[in-house]
Amino acid sequence: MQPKRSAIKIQDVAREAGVSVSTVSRVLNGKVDVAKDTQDRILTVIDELGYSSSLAARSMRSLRTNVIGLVMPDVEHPFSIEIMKGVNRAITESPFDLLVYTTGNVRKYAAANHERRFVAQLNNSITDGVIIVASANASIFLDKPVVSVDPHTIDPNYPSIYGTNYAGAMEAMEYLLELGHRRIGFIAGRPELESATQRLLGYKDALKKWGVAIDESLIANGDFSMPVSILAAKQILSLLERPSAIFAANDQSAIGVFEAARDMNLLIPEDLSVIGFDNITEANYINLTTVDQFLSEMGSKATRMLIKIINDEPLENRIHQIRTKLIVRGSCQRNN
Amino acid sequence: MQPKRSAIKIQDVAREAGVSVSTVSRVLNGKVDVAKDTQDRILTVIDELGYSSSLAARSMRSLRTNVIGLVMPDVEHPFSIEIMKGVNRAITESPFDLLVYTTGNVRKYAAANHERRFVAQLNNSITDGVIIVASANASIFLDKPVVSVDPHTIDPNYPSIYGTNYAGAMEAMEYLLELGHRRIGFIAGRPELESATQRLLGYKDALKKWGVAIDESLIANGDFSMPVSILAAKQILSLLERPSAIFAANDQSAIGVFEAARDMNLLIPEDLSVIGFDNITEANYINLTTVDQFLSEMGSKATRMLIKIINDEPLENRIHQIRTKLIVRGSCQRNN
DNA sequence: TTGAAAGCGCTAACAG
DNA sequence: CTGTTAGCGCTTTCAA
Repeated sequence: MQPKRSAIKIQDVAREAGVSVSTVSRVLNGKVDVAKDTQDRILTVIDELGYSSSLAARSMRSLRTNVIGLVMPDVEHPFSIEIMKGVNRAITESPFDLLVYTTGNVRKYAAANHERRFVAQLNNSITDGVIIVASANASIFLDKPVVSVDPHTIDPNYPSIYGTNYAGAMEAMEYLLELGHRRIGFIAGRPELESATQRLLGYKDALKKWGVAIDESLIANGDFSMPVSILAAKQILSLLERPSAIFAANDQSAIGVFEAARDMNLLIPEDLSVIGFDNITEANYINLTTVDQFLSEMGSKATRMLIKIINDEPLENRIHQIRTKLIVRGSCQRNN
Repeated sequence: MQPKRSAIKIQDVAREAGVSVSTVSRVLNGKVDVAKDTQDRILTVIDELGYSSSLAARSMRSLRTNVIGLVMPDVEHPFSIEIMKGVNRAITESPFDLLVYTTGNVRKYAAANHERRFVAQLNNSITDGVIIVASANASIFLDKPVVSVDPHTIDPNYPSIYGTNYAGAMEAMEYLLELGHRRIGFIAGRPELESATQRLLGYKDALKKWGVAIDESLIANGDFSMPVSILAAKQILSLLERPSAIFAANDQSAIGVFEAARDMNLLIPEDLSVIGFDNITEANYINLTTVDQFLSEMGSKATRMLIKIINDEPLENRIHQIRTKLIVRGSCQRNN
């Protein structure tokens, strides 16, 4: 790429309008102490030249940019997209613009540095604050506000939004138990994540509450990804005493169960009832019963929280929970 | 928000490592002319301090940022999201990061300035080039490369990706005509947009080709939005001689037809066959037959094109078409 | 191999 | 009401 640097700048506008750069800057920033006709002239020139101020320069100099950053692991999975929709909605009702930052893939850089690097990049420069989705790293300390959505570990010092993972898992399990299921498989998530351990705990506690012994062979290790979940599901479904239901720790895992069942010629829900955490809207799996996390609501809530912090308004709670809800879509059947 | 400005900067690193800022900068940018142990020391300090350079400052000074911008009218509609997914995929395979910029709503600012302002903001500062989705404004002239996806008007001087609007509409119509439909309604799009006029032309030409007289009362004005399309569909469906099929100019229009039909107690596809342009993956409308635009493919292609331009690699064509395809999902029925 | 110094485009005092 | 000026954090000559 040719190193050009010929874009129109504030100096060009100033020269053309026969004023100083500071006067142009004043007009740009809506200061009132500018003569009406000077202002008009400058505005005209700005329009003629098609001038637009450089975000980089502006944010370097001033502290407020009116831009909110959203750092996401990717922008492809329904999980991320749902959250982004919610953020977008809240942004629409605010004077802020939205800047979404991603490498396109969680694994593109070492995930460790990756996130911190991003947040720092955005926050130290062009945004007034950022929202981090599924943050691996709670120990980010910055001057500008950060709110995290569904953080991997919960740190009460750190403003965040998360779902009721434990309660949601309980609810899903109790639904299956009420339907008469007793052998219920579980596809676990990444054990280092808070959400995953809470869901596992909910699974176990529900069984305990109903006096069902926990069979460790019914708990398969997953990692919230589909490919691994397919293997996990196949493992469980190959047991001599096959479970009549499976509770999957997230949407991708649930889809994995579907795929595994298909491969093994098992019918859903006739042979196997399935519930997944997170709401799955993908066309092929529309009938799946789910524990809805209301991800988009989490996104909007996070955005509104962040805006309050930016504006120095008081916050009721630094930690906010969005209640999960079981959405029954008829992929579960009564067992005996 | 308290105006703090205390984030760690290159100076802090320099002081801590006992070197000058320029040396740190050299290490940061991977220059080779730095003594091994100096470099190690600096790297260690950078790590300890958790330093990350300011995007704003960096991009202000240097010409290459390794960031690609994506300017979108919103990030909520499936249309935008599909394109973004494609862009994301291409980004993953590249050394670039992605910055998505949106106000959250097409109508938040006057659409006219809105887009140009964004492109300028991104391009004059923090990105190496931008992709514009559904650009209203072809006359953006900048130094840094711009590629547009599905531009509203086609300008051969301007690198862009678009679909085969005319051919796609023809194909949809011929499918309906082959099924025996003769009274076919059309929900039009915004007449100022190239895509809309091409689709309308395809509709008309298909009828001509089959020797069916064009009945203007079967063509309703829409604007690619659902609410207006509902009204448009109701108008057509209230005609004394009701059409047996409707071809809708985009996904939102098609959904509008569904909603209108539901309100009027018409069954789809028994009473009415429906085809929509754009691929609709929304759960309730999954059975809709569509002309798929392969939006995500448009996104990836645009990204790859932009990267080539940034890298000064030759381009085969400045204008690239992604061929549409009719996806039959059984919401159409034979007529007589 | 390193440091000093000059800006990148802009905003915000401070003068006038 | 307007202009002058001093940086924001960084990269990049140019010297040492």
